[in-house]
Amino acid sequence: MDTALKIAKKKCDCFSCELRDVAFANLSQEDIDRICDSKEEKKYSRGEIINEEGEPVHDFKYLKNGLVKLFRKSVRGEEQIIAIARPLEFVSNTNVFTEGQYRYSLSALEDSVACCIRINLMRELIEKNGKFALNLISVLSRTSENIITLGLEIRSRNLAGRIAYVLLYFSREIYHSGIFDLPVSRKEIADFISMSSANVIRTFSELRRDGIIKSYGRTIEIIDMNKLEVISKRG
Amino acid sequence: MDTALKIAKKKCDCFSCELRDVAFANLSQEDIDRICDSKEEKKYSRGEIINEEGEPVHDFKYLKNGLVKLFRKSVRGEEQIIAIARPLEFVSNTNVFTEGQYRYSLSALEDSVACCIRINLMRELIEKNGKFALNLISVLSRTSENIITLGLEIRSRNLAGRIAYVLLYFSREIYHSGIFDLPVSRKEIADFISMSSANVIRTFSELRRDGIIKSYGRTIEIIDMNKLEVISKRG
DNA sequence: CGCGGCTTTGATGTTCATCAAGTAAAGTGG
DNA sequence: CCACTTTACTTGATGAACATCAAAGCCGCG
Repeated sequence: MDTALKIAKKKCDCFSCELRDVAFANLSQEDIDRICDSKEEKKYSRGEIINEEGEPVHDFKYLKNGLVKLFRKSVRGEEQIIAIARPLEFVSNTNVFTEGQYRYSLSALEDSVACCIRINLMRELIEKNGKFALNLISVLSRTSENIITLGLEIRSRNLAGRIAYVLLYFSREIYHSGIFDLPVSRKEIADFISMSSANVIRTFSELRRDGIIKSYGRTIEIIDMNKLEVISKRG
Repeated sequence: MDTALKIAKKKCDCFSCELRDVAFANLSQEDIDRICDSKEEKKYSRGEIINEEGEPVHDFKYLKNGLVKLFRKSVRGEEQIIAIARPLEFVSNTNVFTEGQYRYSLSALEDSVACCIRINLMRELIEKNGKFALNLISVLSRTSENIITLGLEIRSRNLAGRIAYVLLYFSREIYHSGIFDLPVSRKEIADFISMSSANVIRTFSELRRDGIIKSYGRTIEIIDMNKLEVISKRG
């Protein structure tokens, strides 16, 4: 695959960027301009790796468009998916300010656009502007806390409960609809919930048989939201 | 149990406090004095609750002495242990700057002392002092990342692997010794690794039978560190 | 059109939770 | 200090949940 990045550096639109309210509030016009000048908007195609575990950190990334997965290799060498996130929700591994290299890998599940700001500029802005720093702490810790909670929710459920939980998660958090196309393969769901892909598929089949969902390939339609919730809570 | 807090407000020793290097570097003498004046050092006895899930956040806590556990109630109402931490490692839930209330509960596994600083003072210092903010971001995110990784490590192992992993964790991270007293009951280990307490006990018995550990009650001695590592990695 | 990867289902065996029953340890009130 | 109660620990037996293996169909892609 061609890993060359397609860099689009448009005439600056940071001033009206929707991300401003989220992570870049409280900046002066001058600072916004500096970000504008140095930022890069990078495009990634479906399947492309954005950052790799162990790679040195050069920039702070914020997802503008698309969908990404955060993952790593487990002790046994299997891929372990940590989180799946949509724009305005994902920021770089929270360790970008702490450690020199990425702890996890990141790749694009759909064609995606990330806004990349040099890490040193971010540091500089944090040091200079306390309100910005305080806001950033909020954003970073909300992201971390969500990942922690997600892991706990998965761990506390059995197979069926985990499947129900992720279906509800996709439906509510990602697609805001009862019918959607899964952005991931069955195998990836398995890597996400730490179960075998055969049993993930089996559970889908059972949910289909019981009339709780319909599914054709990656398209999922939730028929009985209540039952799915019961399974998620019981499991 | 008497939940009244014993508050010890000594003559100020913040200037020479060991925590300064960790989370409170880069503060002016004036700011250190302000922290000194307003901070409270609270003592908690073994078993005492420090913060409860849902409680409003009033202060930022940093563990000075002792050992604490972070936990919550799972969907099914069971206690789920998120992390066990020793001094210089634990800071308040990272969400203290984001949300108004605690997401998780915190209690003392051993008699402990926490340094408590009003959350508003922390905010003020962050806003005022960028270097302080940057350093705090490092500390907070390192804590979060460690908790995330811990969860992933547990999730990727089977029963025996999880047990081996936590024994190595206690031995290396907490006690720095091959022989130590577990700070938690078998049941709590079960809540930590999301397994049943009966099987936790059974696995301990097997490790004992195979000559990999010795155990008398809560005292654990690791006899064969290498085998324990193999089990941890294979599982 | 043929190859390889993803999906599906069944069969089999392993791992783990649950239940039960008993022992040790630790707190509690007289 | 002892009898009593409760809580933690331990072990075995059983069945449920889940992984693994295998075989076949499907789909996309070169």
